[in-house]
Order: sequence, then C-alpha cells, then structure tokens
Amino acid sequence: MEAEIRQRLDEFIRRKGLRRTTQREQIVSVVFSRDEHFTAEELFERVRKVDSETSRATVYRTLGLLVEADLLRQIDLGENQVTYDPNFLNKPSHNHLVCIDCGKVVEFEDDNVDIQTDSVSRSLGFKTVRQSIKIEANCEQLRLNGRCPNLIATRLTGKRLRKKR
Amino acid sequence: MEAEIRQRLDEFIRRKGLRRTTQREQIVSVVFSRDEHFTAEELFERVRKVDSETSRATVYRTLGLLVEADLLRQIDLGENQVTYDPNFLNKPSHNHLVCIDCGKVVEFEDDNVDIQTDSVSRSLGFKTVRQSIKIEANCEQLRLNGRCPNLIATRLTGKRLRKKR
DNA sequence: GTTATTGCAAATGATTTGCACAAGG
DNA sequence: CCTTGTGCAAATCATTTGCAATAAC
Repeated sequence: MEAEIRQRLDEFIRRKGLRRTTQREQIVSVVFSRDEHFTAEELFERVRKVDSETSRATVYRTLGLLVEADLLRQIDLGENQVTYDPNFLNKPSHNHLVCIDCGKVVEFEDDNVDIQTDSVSRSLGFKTVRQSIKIEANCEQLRLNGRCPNLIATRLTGKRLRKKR
Repeated sequence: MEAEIRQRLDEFIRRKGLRRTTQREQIVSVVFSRDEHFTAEELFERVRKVDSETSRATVYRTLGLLVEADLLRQIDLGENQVTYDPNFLNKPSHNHLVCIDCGKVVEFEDDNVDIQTDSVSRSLGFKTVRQSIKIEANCEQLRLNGRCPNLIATRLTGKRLRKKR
C-alpha cells in the first residue's frame, strides 16, 4: 500500500512541478499509517509527534494536495470540521454508516447500491463520477437487548464517540 | 403545505415551551415560500426584504429550530456553508445529484435505492433512520453533443452555478 | 540561482454567544 | 410579571493567506 501511495504521489508531484519536502513525506506517512478517519487538527497533533516544527498551515496545505491527487477523500460525518478518509485506495467505492447510538462509523461497499445509483444517474441523463452515501442508523442490538456491541467496542478501542458541541 | 408546516411548528413550539414571535413567523414563511435550497446568508437577505430589522442571529437561531423540528434539513453540497433544503416534507426520502459540469442540483427519489441501503443497514445490524446520498455526475448531453441542457437551463433561470471561492 | 515551500501571525468567513432590552403568554 | 426571544457586537473556530526566510532541484 505504502508503495503505491508513494508512487502515485511522486507522479502527481512531478506532473504538477511540485517538490518533495520532508514535511510532505512525514505528513503522508502519518496519514496512511492508520485506516482511521481524522480531522485536520487531529492529523496536526499526530504529525507534531513526528516533527514538532511542522506548522498547521503545512498540514492543511498538504491535505489539500492529497485530496487533489485523489489519495485522500473528504467525507461528511455531520461534524463541524471536515473529516478525511484514507481508505479509498483500498476500497474505491465504499460508503459510511453512522450509528446514532454511539457515533461509530462503519464503512461498507455494496455493488447493488452502486448499480441502483448508477441507474438513477443514467435515467436523469448523467454519468456518475462519484457518490457519497451516509446512512444514519440505530443499533438493533441496543434496541433488542439494551446493549450496543458497537458502543462497547468503541469504548474499548478508545475511539472517539460523538463530537461534544 | 403551508398549513401543515404551521401546524407542525406550533406543535413543536408548544411542546418545547417556546414562543410564537413575529420574526419566527416571517422567517418560516420566507423559508417555505420557495422550494430552492439556500444558505443562512441567502435566507438572511430574503428575510431582510420582509423585515429590515431582523438580525442574522435570529435567522441562525430559527434555522436551528426548524432543523430540530424536522421541518428543514441541512444537506451537504460540498460548499463551505451549510445548505438548507425545505423539500423534505414533500419528498421525505429524496436525495441529490450534483452536475459536475454546471453545478445544477437535481433531486430524486428512488425506492430501489432505499431498498438497497436498508438492506445494507440490516446486514450490518442496524436500522436506518435517515440517509443522504450525493451523486456527483457529468451531463451526458454535454459529453455527446458538446452542450449541457442543464447548463443552459441554469443560465436561463438565473440559478446560481457553482460557488466562487 | 530560481522557484516552490514553510512557519508565523494575521486575516477570513461562517456561525455562536453574552448581554441588556423588548415582547409573548 | 416572569421568562423567552431579539439585536448587537464581540467571540469562536476552522481554515486560508501574505510574507520573509528556507529549502528543493
């Protein structure tokens, strides 16, 4: 994975007449070191642990680059900050289900859904380039058993639940 | 339509122990006087024409109320501001296709899509509460004939194309 | 050497909030 | 009256930008 990312990025950098810098290298390796979604601020903090000099501005600028190079995608999870998803290289057509009970985000790929949405596009006279689906849903286990396995899993892994505000 | 909105809003206001104010009445009637999507700022300008005293803060606060009452929905069209959609009362399960060529937004409802996404939810152990789908697509007519009827229609009706930035 | 890139701090822009006054019930 | 709502201006918060210094190529 790493290799393909480097390659794509180098290609992008060459094509655009940009430069390979230490900061970009570091940011990219932090971005793709995990498959979790993140915000710019969260990335900034992670990057700072690797290099305490890197500025917030450079993080934002590099994020813009990665999105432009289509290595990273912005997704809308209903927060006030933009969320970034590093998993589109592995799962080019995945979408997101957000648990209303615990905030957990589940990624899914489903060909039938894609077929249906493509069909909608076509019938409207368009050709789908990309789509984003967000399903907000309740956990059935919680409703039936009063316990949400996702909630528990989420607590255990320490993943962030819903945003404060 | 108007009647049902008033009724729902009154019910919401009563239930929450809120008050009916001139500003709220005016804002609501402006919001539902058209079926176009709008931003808070655009609404503010429209409201100002009716009552030049109304503040931006009240517009924002009322928007929050309407969303909470589920009379209005926030949608993500990839702009930097939140977009509001007043059409969910008429079309409870509609979604959006955005033309990459001209920025036109087309609303669509499709039962098959809903069936597929519900099925995805179920298979993951969830129960869908709501979903939002954004299809980004190219206009086939533009590709085939070099002309985009939507683009033309959009120009004629003077609707806003893509955001500046 | 050029030209792109960085870090910093200041600017921006949308949205929110504290507060004194006004208005609904 | 008593409490909620409003307008105003200031505050927030994420993100962007101008600029002088720094680093790619």
